[in-house]
Amino acid sequence: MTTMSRPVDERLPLYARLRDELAARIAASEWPPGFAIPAEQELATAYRVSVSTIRRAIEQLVAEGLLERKQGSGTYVRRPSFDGSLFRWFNFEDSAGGGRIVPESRLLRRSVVTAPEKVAAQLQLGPERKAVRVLRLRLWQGQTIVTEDLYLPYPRYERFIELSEQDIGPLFYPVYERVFGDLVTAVTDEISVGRADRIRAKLLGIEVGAPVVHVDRLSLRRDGTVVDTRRAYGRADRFRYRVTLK
Amino acid sequence: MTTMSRPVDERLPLYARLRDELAARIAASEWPPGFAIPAEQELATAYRVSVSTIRRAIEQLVAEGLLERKQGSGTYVRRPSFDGSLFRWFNFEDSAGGGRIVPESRLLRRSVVTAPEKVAAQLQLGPERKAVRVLRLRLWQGQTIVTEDLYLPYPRYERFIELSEQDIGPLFYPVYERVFGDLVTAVTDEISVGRADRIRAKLLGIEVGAPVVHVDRLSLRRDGTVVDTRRAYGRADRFRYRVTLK
DNA sequence: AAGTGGTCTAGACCACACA
DNA sequence: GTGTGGTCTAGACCACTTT
Repeated sequence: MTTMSRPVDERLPLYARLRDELAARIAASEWPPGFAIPAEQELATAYRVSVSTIRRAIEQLVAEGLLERKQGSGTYVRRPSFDGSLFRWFNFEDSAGGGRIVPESRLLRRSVVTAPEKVAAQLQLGPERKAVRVLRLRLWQGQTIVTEDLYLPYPRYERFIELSEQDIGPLFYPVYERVFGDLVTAVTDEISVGRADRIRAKLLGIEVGAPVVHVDRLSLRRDGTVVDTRRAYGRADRFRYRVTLK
Repeated sequence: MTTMSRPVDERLPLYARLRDELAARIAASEWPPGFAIPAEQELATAYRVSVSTIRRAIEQLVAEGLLERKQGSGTYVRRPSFDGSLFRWFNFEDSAGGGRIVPESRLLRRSVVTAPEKVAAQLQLGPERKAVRVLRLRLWQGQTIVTEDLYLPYPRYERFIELSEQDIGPLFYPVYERVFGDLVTAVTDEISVGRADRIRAKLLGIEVGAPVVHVDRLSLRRDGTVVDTRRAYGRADRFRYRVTLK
């Protein structure tokens, strides 16, 4: 390949066009996760640019988290790895500082429903707004820390209802990838605080009216479309978050 | 200057040593905020390295937020600018989408106290653990959104008590800089959720037991030492936070 | 016009991984 | 040993800011 093969944009600098070009080949799964992309020298020859320019494009993709460099070995497409990301918000560790373990998952209900309008818009459902709805609990040492209320597009995810709980396991993203061919590469989380209604109080083992932390999550494909949308309701006493601002 | 003038480290690559060297000169206020550092060519000559290598060091400091480049003009030490950072957590906007304005600030009490042990450790106080304690409210359109409980080291900040409320204004960091010579360049925030006690409920205009969001903040100098430590108690219904994870 | 950062090149040499 | 990425150099030319 000696020239840009995709609709590459305006008068961007060369390295930026190269960067977008490489990103497009990753997004198109021409280079799947774990794959070693061609060596710098090879890419430089193919695109008829200097190695330095290709390096710069690659460096930016590394900074964005798309690629990973291993000296002496090659440059690899990063395998995204955040299913633990609810751990980001809720503390699933015991006082006995054990390693971080995936909490137990229990599926309460799976059914085909008519989705609320907001969900239908997020999942880009047709006018019937049909979706697969999943309710599940996340437990830790016998205590329910989080309950989740999740929607997947129908009919694409119809088979999700039939899968056995063992086949699904505690993490959904690997199932999306293995069974449905959807790779989740990013999530957006929005945090807010509410109070437990009767149902949530019972599930979480707290009083009605006690504080509950809501995590509204969208799981996204590389192209930004939505794979699932969910709200997680977590015990506020398990919530903790740290950041440094500069 | 032709060689490293500060305790520069091990066998790091040249560009990394240069980067640390430049960062040290910024931290030492040799190059204060807003200052234009020497041109690339000049630095390259002074340190006897190539321009490309200096560029790489500078690029990293730009990525870290320490420097800012302006094409054709120069490279400047960034002027940190987050006093609005409680806005990160609490929504101070009205439904009428006006511009983002600094909320009103009302000082309730300023006094010299014996600090709790945790605070004393954070502020590195002497054995008497004396500190200046400040209580204030942040209001928006007449409603109290956040109350703050803040500690500053004594005797360094003794004069903070005598300043008039007008002199202080709604933002503390400019006062720290102007009056006490302390530049806050970073903060760490830790978020958790609690419930309103009688005092907080009254101040925030909510029921006893209603959810309250705690923001535990450390305000840091460039060298990582603590200028102030505070806990903000905010109305949970005003709390909202968004992130994207990749 | 002079000075600054932004882009791009061409190539040397080093450190590390892998077969 | 061969191939890969990591460091470093030297210099050309461009785009923008300042005076």
